[in-house]
Amino acid sequence: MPETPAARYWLVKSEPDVYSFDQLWRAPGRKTGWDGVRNYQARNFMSQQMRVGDGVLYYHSSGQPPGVAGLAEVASAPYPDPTQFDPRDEHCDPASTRAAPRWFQVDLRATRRLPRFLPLAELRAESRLAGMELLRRGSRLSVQPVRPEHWRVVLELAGISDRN
DNA sequence: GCCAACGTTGGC
DNA sequence: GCCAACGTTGGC
Repeated sequence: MPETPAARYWLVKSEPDVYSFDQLWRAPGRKTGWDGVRNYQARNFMSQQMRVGDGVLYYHSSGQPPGVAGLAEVASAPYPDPTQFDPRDEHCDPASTRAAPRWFQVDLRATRRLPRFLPLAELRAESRLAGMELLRRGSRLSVQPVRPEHWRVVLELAGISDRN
């Protein structure tokens, strides 16, 4: 039987006031570099595990209400986050060098709007999503893997089929 | 605005 | 290597 790469799904958080799903949707090519991530676990997911074409839930944190706002996909291989070298950027990291960059990012491309915004409260109320990283108490990871069965349930709740 | 939970820093 | 202090995240 031919071996196909496992489907991979992710969730990324963004504060809508800082960079909303609609902003990504309107960006050139509906694409942006996911820069500014300064957490090692989140970085490792981007630099070691993400593959082009992986599905991404675009989550609005600190929103009113917080929730899943749209779908995206991984649109590039990992590459060094340029903001770590920019002294005028709040994410500048003086300890990082171009020879050995500390922080990496990928590009994300918006792939579809949801028929409706999916509030966090609805995710919490869905028993099939128990165990989802996002719903864990105190979960702060801004880039996190999503299990395929959770991905399917989220899309179902949002009112769309499994196909992008 | 509050505050619990978390990750990082730095003194020892 | 421990762990207290600190800064940040993010729901409410």
